Amino acid sequence: MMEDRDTGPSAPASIAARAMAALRPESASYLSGLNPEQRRAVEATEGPVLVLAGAGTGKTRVLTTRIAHLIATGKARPYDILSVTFTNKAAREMKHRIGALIGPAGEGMPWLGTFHAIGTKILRRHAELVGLKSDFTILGTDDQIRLMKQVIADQNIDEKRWPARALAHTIDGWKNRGLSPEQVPPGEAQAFAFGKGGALYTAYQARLATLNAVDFGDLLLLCLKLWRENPDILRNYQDRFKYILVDEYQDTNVAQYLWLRLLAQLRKNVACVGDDDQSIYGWRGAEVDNILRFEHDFPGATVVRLERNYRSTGHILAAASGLIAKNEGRLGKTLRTEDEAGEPVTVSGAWDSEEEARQIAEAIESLQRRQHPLSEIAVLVRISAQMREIEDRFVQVGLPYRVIGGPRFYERAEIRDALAYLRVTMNGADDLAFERIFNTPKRGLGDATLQTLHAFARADRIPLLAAAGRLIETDELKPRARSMLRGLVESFSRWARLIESKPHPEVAQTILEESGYTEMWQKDRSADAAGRLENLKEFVRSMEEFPDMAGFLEHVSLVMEASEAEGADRVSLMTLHAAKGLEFDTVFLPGWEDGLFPNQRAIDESGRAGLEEERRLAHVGLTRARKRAKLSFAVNRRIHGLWSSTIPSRFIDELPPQAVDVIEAPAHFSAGASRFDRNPAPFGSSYATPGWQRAQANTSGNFSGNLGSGNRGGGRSGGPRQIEGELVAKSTATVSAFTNGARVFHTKFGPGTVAGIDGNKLTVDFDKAGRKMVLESFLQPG
DNA sequence: TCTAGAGGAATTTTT
DNA sequence: TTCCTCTAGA
Repeated sequence: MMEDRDTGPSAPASIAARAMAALRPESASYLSGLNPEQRRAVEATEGPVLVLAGAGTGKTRVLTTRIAHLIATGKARPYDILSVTFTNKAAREMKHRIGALIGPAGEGMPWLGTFHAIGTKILRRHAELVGLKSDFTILGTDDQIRLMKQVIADQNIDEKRWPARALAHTIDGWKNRGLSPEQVPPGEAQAFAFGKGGALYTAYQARLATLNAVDFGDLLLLCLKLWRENPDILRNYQDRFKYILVDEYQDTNVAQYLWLRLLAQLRKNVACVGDDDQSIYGWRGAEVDNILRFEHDFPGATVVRLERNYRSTGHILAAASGLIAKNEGRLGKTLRTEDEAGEPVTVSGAWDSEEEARQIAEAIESLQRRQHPLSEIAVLVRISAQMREIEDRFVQVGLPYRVIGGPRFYERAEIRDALAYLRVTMNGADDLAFERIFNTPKRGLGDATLQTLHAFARADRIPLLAAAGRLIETDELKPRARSMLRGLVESFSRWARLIESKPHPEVAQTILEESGYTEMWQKDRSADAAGRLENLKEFVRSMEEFPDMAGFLEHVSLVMEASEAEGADRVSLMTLHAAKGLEFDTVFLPGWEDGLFPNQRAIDESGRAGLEEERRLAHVGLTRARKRAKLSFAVNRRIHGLWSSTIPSRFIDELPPQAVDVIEAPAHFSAGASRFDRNPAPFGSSYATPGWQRAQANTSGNFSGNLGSGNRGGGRSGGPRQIEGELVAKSTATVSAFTNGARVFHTKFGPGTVAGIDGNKLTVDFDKAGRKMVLESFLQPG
C-alpha cells in the first residue's frame, strides 16, 4: 500500500524523515483525529482517487489533511501540488486550514486556487502562444454582453429578436463544453439567428483578440489550446504538478474536466473530492457525469466513500437520505450518524406565502426566546423572489437578518464604474472600460459623440482614448462636446502620471473625485446612494492590501467580495444554492410546492435530469441543518403578481414518514379564506393530494418515531409536537389574551403597556422604544 | 442629450 | 407585482 517512511515503528525511519519529523513535533497528530475512511482518503496518495464525501462528512478536512500529509511526508513540496477549487472563498478557506495544520510551510502554495485563477496564471506566462499579450484583460459578464451587442450589430442582426444576453449564454455554454468556434456542432451553430451562431462566436472571439481580452470561459479554453498546440509546455506542467487535488468535483464542467485530464495524464496522481448528491449546478454547465464516470476515466481508481455524518441528527439525516434515494443517477451513499435522532423534520402548510412568512418569523422569535442564537438560524429559499415576503415580515417584527448572496460586490455598478476609471488610467487601450465611463457621470457626451469616436478609432486602428485625443484637435465635434472630451482626455493623462508618483489608493481617490464620480452619487437622492458611496470607500480601502495598482486590478478581475460585517446575531436568508457548504442549527425551508420546488422550469427544460437536480437541491437544503429542519408550503402564492393556487411539493411525499412530523394548523386556512373567494383554488383539492393525505396519516398514525437504522433515539415518539403546538396556538388565537392597559414584555422592545388591540396585532407603548404595532405572539405578560 | 413612461420578462450563480 | 430596457418626446 504505502512505502511511507514514517508509518510505524516497524519501518525504521530514514535520517531525513526523522529530521523532518523533528521540525514538526506535532507531525503525527494531524492524522489522529480522522476516522478510518477519512484516513484512507488521506493516505492513498498515489494514483487516481475519488473521494465521495457526503454532506457533513469532513470533506474539507480530508482535503486539507491530504495536502498536509503530502508535504509532511516529503512526497511533495507545496509548489508541487495543484489544488483547485471553484470559488475564491473555498480557496481561501483551504489555505487558511492548511496553514493551521502545518504552519508556515504551507503558506506558499502557489498552485492553490480556482480553476480560473490558475488558468490566468498559466496564460499570462504563455500569452503570446495563444495570440494575446501577457497583460490581457479579463472581461466580466457585463463587458461580455456589451461586446456581444456590438458583434450582433456588426452582423446586421436584429438584436431584439436575438438578444446579446442569449448569445452570451449560448457561447458560454459552448465554452463550458470546451468547444472552440470551429468545434461547435453545425446543428447547434445553426440554431442561433438563422444559422449565424457559429459566425457570431467567431466574430466575438476576434473582437476579444483585438481588445487583448478574454472572458471567463477563455481562461480554461485557451489553456487547452495552449497545451494541445505545445506538447512541450503541457509536458512541463504535467511534470510540475506531482499531485492534483480537486474540490467539489461534481461541479466541474467539460472544459474543466478536459483541463484536468490533460494535466493528470502523466502522473495520474489526481484526487477528486465531491458528492454526486450535491451537484446543483448542471444549469451552468456542471456535468454530474464527470463524477459518475470517474472510475471509467481513471481505471484502477481508489474510491473512498465518506458516509459518517458529523453534522445532523438522525431524523434530519433520515429525511435527507430517504429523499435522495429516489434519484436514479447516483453512485449511492448512505449517510449515517452516531448522533441522537433528535427532533423530526417538521412539515407545515400555510394558507398563503404571507402567512408562511409570518409562521417562520414567529417560530424564529419562539426559538430566540429559548436562547437560540439567530446566527444559527437560516431560511433557505428556492428562488430569490421568495425572499421579499420573508424580509418584509422580518422587518415588520424587527427580526435582524442578513441576506447572503445577491449581487456581488464587484458586480455593483459603482464598483464597475470605479474599476473602469482605473482600468483606463492604467491601460489607455481598454476600450470597454472607456466606453463604460465615457459619459458617467453625465458630461454631455452621448451616442453621437461615441459613434464619431468609433469611426475615428476604426479608421486609424487606434484605441478609443487615443482617438479621442486626436478628435479634439479637429472640428468634427460641437464645441461643447469637444471641450468636455478634452477635459476627459487630459484628466486621464494626468492621472496616468499620478500613478508614477503617488500611492495607488490615493490616486484612486483623486480619480473618483476629479472625475466627478463621487459627486454624482453625493447628489443622488435615491435611497441606495449612501450605500454606494460606502461601497466606493470600501473599494478604495481594499486597495491598500495590494502592492500597486496593477496588482490590485489583476486580483480584482477574478475576485472581489464585500468584506462582510461579521459578528452581529442575525438570521441568514439565502437561496438553496448559496447555502451549499454552510450549516446551521435550525433551517427553515419554505416554498415546498410543485412548480416552485421542484421548479417547473427546471423540469420543462431538462426533464428527469432537471427533477433529479431539484431533488439534490432539496437534499442539500435538508443537510444544512444540524438540529432542526422545518419545511413548509403555501396553498396560495403570488407568482408574477397573480395569485395562484399550488399543491405541496412531491418531495414532501418522498420523505420517510418516520422522520417527519406534520404540523396541523387548520385555523390558518379558515381565517384567510374570505380573501380568496375569487380564487378557484380549492384547498380541498390541495388537501386531496397524496402528499397531504400521507402527511395527515402520519400525524394521526402511531409511527414509532424512530429511524430505520438503529433506533437509539429513545422516547422521541412521546410528544413531538409540543413546541409547534404552542406556536400554532398563539398565532391562531382570535381573542387576545391581553387587555388594554395590560403590562407586557417584548423580547426586543422590553416592557410596555397595551394601548390598543386589533385581532392579534397590538399597539403597545413601550417604556423605552415608544409606540409600536406588534404581534401578540411576541408579547409575554409583563 | 436626457428623462419619463411604456412594454416585456420574470430560477438557481461562480469566475 | 416589480424590475429592467428601450423608445419617444422635450
